[in-house]
Amino acid sequence: MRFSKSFIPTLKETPSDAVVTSHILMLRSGMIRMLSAGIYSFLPIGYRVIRKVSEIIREEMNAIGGQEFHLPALNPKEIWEETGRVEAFGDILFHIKNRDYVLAPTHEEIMTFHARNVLKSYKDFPQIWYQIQTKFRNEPRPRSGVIRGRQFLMKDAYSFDISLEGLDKSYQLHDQAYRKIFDRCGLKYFVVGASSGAMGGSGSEEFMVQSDAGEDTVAHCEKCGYAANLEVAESKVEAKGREERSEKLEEIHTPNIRSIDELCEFLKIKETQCAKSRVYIHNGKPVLILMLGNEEVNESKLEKYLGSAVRPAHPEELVELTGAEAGSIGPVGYKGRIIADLRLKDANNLYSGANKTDYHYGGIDLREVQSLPAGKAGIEYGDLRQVQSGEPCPRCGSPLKVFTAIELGHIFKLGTKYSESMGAMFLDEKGEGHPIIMGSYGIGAERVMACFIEQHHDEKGIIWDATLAPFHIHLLGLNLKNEGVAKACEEIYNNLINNSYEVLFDDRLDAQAGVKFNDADLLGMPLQIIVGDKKLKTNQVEVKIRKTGERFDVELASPAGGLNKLIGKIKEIWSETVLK
RNA sequence: CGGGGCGUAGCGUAGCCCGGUUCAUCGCGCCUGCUUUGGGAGCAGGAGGUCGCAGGUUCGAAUCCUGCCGCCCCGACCA
Repeated sequence: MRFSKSFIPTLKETPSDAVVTSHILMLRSGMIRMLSAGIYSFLPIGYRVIRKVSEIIREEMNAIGGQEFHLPALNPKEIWEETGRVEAFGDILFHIKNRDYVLAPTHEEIMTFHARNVLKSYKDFPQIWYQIQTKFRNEPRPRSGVIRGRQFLMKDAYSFDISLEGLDKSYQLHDQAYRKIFDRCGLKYFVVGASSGAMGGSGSEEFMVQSDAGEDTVAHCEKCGYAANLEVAESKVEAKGREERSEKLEEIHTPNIRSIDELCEFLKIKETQCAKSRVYIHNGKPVLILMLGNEEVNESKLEKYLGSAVRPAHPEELVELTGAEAGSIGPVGYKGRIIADLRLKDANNLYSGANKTDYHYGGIDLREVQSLPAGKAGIEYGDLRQVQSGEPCPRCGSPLKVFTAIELGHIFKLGTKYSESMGAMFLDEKGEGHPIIMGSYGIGAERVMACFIEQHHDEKGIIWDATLAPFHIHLLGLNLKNEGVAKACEEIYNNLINNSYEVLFDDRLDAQAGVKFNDADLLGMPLQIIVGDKKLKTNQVEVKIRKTGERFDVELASPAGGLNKLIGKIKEIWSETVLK
């Protein structure tokens, strides 16, 4: 493709609305433009990448027996009412104003609709159906460019089986296909096991990549691959344990001391000698939570431990319940349920609030503390803490890393949630009816693209691999008013195309060399071929590898073989460096 | 939906606090001509703005007030 005839509106400056790297680079390289919040147009260069991502997904889906559909985005609302998801999605679901249609945010209902009309016999199974299409979600807050949009391209696949074993197999096939897809795309990803939440069903895995633009916080072990959402992540961090000698309980006057930090400073003690108190309200009743030192309560873990939602107590409630203000609350003398983090198990010689404003106790022994739930004495213990970077992995003991990540793909076993509510039944060998057992598998195509850029760029711009690059080779004619340069470029351009390379030829007459170099680095094709009259005088052109910055001078033409030598050399560089 | 910020030419911005020969600054980009041509070039000339929209205050509003719209960030939310 010739640059001079292409729409590639590159930007020298960063648009002020863009914050995350991938968004900035996609805008600057002329791949996307925003139409409205969370709604983006893909321009020619950007769309080429999207098509390459889609094609990789398509190949791997077909390889596991997937069959591609093309489904309507416009859906009758009544189908969504069959599964109760009009209500479940709530405001996220786009509604059409002048007819009872919704814009599909995903396609379980539609696929199930088709399945129930056709898949009647056990002989019809298994099936894997997928599509790569635009989804619509009325995101309250779109952000990070294409990463969280109101409309986005997603590959969604659905498996239909007649047994749980069959579902396991379909699920495994997708798991393998997903690994191949993300590997082929050149992404560094990891897999998080997760509960499938609102989708219902049992097993599920999320495919994620580390990114500052991410919306989930996870703990990950590079060594063994352990990965978990921070809400449920665990670590092998040590408990405080008991000290041999138990100090006597003593009340200490601590004027205006409100935080653990202040307490440590005031008493010249270490954080790990303190137990921090937090009061939550659960089912209308207060629960005192004790954490070691300054550790935060992981509310998700607490809710899981208690079985339902909690909220922090209000300041007025604290005074009412404990007689003290926040900062002076503690387990000794507290009348109610007490749950302590496992790191505090059986600990003694602790400092904590005295339930009297401006007073703390020292020498607290948790074995001696009375907790007063109906019929229980002593303190309950549970894992209630938030894992932190550097703590030992619960599986292998290597240091964990905690960071934010973007979800690229999600696979899960749906079971019969949709088939049952929509009446998608099959007949088994005995003629008995059963609901179809389903799985659901998604990949965000634009996210793949954005994540690749997040992972592969430098200060100059994008650094594509051969697989996703909009073009393989960027041919730069430095001064095309020079006839020799123009002629050489045309020849090289045609030869490369004839050798099946996708080439972007910067044939702009009016652009300075510097402009072309910078655009080439910004756009990031793996290989640049630079033709200028200086090197042409010695019958040479320059080949530059974008990733490494390496440059090679290559002989342009030989009397006998024409451009064969150049093309040969390019093929060599391509296979030896670019493809690695 | 809460909190914060912003909206001036295609992009990035100055002016706003303290209304008035600055009804609009500067850089980039764009157009014309000449020069230049290996890392965003030089000179000369030029085009382009309802200052987000509506209303109000005022002799006078980009500037002050009200409402609305849009966008960004933090939070809530997130199959």
